[in-house]
Amino acid sequence: MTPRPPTNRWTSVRHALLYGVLGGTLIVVLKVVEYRYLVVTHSFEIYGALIAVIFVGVGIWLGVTLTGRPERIVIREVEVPVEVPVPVLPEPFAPDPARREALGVTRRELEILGLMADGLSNKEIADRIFVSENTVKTHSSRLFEKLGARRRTQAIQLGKESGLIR
Amino acid sequence: MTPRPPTNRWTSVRHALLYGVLGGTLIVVLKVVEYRYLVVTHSFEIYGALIAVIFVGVGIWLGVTLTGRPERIVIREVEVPVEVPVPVLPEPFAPDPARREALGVTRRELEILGLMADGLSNKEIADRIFVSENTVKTHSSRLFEKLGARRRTQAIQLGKESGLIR
DNA sequence: GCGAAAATCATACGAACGGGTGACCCCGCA
DNA sequence: TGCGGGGTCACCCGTTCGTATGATTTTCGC
Repeated sequence: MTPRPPTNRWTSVRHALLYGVLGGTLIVVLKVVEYRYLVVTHSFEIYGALIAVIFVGVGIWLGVTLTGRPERIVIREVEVPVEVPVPVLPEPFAPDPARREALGVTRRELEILGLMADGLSNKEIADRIFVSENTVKTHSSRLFEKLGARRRTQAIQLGKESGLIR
Repeated sequence: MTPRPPTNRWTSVRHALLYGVLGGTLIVVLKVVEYRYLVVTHSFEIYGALIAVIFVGVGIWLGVTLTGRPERIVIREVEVPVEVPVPVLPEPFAPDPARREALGVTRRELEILGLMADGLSNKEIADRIFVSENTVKTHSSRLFEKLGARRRTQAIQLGKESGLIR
């Protein structure tokens, strides 16, 4: 069996190593390419273009990765009934913070509930908010518990009834 | 429900132009830099690094831009003049036949979609409509195919968008 | 700074789900 | 009378989901 240290520290270190290795590999590749083909010919243009392409890729990846997703979208206009004792409900969908906390649902959990309602899988949610799938599972489990749901579809349904999501 | 702004033609064209202009500018800059400073000296390393840096930047920008804006959660309390208590019916929800057939969805499939949206499991649906679980699976499989869904949550979401269910 | 809540991640396992295939039945319609 | 659509059902198999448990790190209020 391969020794698999499961700790977070290890994870971080592993990431660092990963980056290092990637960077190193890149450099090696560039060097090799440089000497094997390019120095002799239209080196500059081709080489430059090559670097450009590669690093655009790196950049895109960096951008997407580091763009550390913040919260969710949401600019919700909380309807504050001025006075009128409105008859009943077309359900304008008022707030979340209140209802959310009333149910003991955390922001993260609510966020995940929203993404669930959009039809995303746990893996997709994980990729979207840049956490592991396990984390998503943990959040959703707790969410289900708080909502009294046994399945994600039920959680969605209950979440809507509770006004947690649109 | 991705808050994706409708990509109208003009937007696309504008983006294309923007990219073009940027690319062109970049090339010009590179050329100038190339001839003014670098060809004479440690051209390769420096030049390459320069390109790399620049294009990493471009890549990041691209990545961040194309990835959709990272939005911040802004919960605004807005005094909404609750003027008209118009009891506009919560969307009578004109049933289905038209939309349903337009998508080639059968009654049974639609029925199951509805129960799915209520958060029922396949087994529960089966018991509810007195068929076997396998049958429910068959129906839902076909339904997913027609809706282009890969998961039941997605089917629900798509079904709502299509006006198949409430 | 300290402690609680929240967030993160891992592993393992059983249950639920989804895809694929094949089969049978019923019914309307050419 | 044959054909096709819709409904029903069964297996198999791989994937996803949900739960349980335990741990570490972040965040935040006091």
